[in-house]
Amino acid sequence: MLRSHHCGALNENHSDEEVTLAGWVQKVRNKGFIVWVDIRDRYGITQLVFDQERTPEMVYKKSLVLGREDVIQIKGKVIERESKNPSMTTGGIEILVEELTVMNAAKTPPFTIENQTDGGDELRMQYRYLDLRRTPVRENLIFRHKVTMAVRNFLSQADFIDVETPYLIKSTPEGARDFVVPSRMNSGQFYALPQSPQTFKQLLMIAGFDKYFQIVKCFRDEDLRADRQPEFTQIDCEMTFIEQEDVLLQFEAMIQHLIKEIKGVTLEDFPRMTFTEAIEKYGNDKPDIRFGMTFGELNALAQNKGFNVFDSQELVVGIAVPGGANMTRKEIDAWIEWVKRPQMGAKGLVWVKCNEDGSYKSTVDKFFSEDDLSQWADATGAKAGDLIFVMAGAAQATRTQLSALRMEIAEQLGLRKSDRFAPLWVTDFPLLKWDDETQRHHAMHHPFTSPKKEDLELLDTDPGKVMANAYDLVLNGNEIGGGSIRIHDTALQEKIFRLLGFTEKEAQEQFGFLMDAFQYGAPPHGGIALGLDRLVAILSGSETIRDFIAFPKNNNGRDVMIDAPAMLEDAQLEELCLKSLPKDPL
RNA sequence: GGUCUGGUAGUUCAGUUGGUUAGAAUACAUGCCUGUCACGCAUGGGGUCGCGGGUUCGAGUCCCGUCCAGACCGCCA
Repeated sequence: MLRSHHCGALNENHSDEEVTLAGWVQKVRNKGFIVWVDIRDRYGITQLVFDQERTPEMVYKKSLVLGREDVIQIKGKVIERESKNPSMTTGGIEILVEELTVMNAAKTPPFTIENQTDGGDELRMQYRYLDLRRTPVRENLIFRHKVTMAVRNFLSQADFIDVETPYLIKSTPEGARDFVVPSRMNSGQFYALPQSPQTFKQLLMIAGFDKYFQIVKCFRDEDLRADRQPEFTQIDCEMTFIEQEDVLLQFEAMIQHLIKEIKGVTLEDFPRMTFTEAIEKYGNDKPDIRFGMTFGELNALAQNKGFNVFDSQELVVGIAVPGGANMTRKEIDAWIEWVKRPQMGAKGLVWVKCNEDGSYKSTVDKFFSEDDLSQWADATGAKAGDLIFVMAGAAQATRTQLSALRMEIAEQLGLRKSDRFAPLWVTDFPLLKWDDETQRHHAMHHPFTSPKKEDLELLDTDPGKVMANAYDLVLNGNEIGGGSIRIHDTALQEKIFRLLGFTEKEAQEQFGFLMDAFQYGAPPHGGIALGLDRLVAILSGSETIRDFIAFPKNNNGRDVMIDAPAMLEDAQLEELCLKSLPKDPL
């Protein structure tokens, strides 16, 4: 037996017991006459004591060469400490060591294995196995484990069945770029890794599984962000004989259960908002509703008053910054510079101070009366002591810019409190969106999303106006899930493919299996997919999903620990019929 | 594809207007220390200032290029 207890287990109740512990050396404190060594494992830290008088001389001498992260095993007696440490669960005792075995000596690690490490991100990624020894990182993964267990239990209890779907599937041109895998046995042909198990879960519904779920890896070959990885995990679900309302209620219940279970917080029924309302009030289809600062449209109030900058624009829109009236000129200028950064590309900001005495001071006093400005305050919800920021321009771009400004200001004002959870459903998305680049419609959600029944006729006359049976789940300004009621009818599916610019042949080649299946008794069905990495991060109060993935990729999609991706040997390339691909220029 | 920020000791960083031998903290090593627990004290080793080029009497510092990392825009049905 290599150990009798783990390193977080012992306390005063174990006094005088003979124990065997194994773990990593966290820290050596050599006081000359006495040496303390902290031994660590996943469960905690226990203090070992080596003492010139009480410890056998050979063992005492051995303790002097211990270094950080050596793997050791000790045998000894649990004794009460002379001076206790109340901040540790094992702080009342220590182990008087009788035998010491160094199971594996360690090189000095490149950064300190402590809660507050001295290591930077890059180094910690390169030695991720060392970073994972640190308590906060380990806790993140244990937290993730708790979330997935709660999800599994909840869904299993609700009759959802966990079915695995293949990872080697077929590439399709819709949506994100696919990762592809060459097939050796079928020369010149490629599998694709799934962006989601979408078609398979629909086939499972056709097969009569009724309710399906899977916590599943998905792959997208697109550029990364703090909240985006090339491989990520979804809680993928699908249900049969349901309508949109059934899906919303089922997964609202799941999130409520989860947040109750994990965070001990009880959530009310989730508010709902249409896509249009979200865009108009928040400039964004994933609004953070933990704070106000909703948009006020000022076209009617601010145009045709002689201020050219506004008159010529499609949209004039403002938000109130709570308590912003006492911002200094310098602070305001900093915000103006912020929106003018190249990434934002705004022309500028008009501001109005709503003074405590009821007067107004603005950059556009020349053009607008106090009465005008007071109407702006009403429209944006600004109170005395607030500041109004106004932007003008093309509607879509301006909303995007003002939305970014809203989020950044809220962040700096501390309004985005990570211990508050404000979920909502966003519904009534358009089915399609026009893409200027390719000069055709794209599916807003995906091509299997059903149009709203009352809009079916618009498909032929004005497809851009058609609304979809699609919904997103938003939490604290992050999209954590999205789904739809699917098409289950061959004719409608064919029609949608045509609208998306597929020829009949292309549709048949790529999705023929699905449309065939629709002809053999496809029931009404729909579902949702939740981004697990993002959900876990947000529940934990973070927006960086890398911290919740054991072995994440960096900004360039590289795993710097194993150094992937990498070149292949010529022989491998030949076998895969990839020989003609360009080689390493060196 | 683009914008911005950064790259200096094992590590995290400071480094003024371009000017002497590039510093601090931490880690590491050695010694001291009769109860430590972020132990303390003393001493010591440790640098291709990412890489290449340029300007200059002189470059960590300025310029150009390049590589790497991070955040963001495009992209992500």
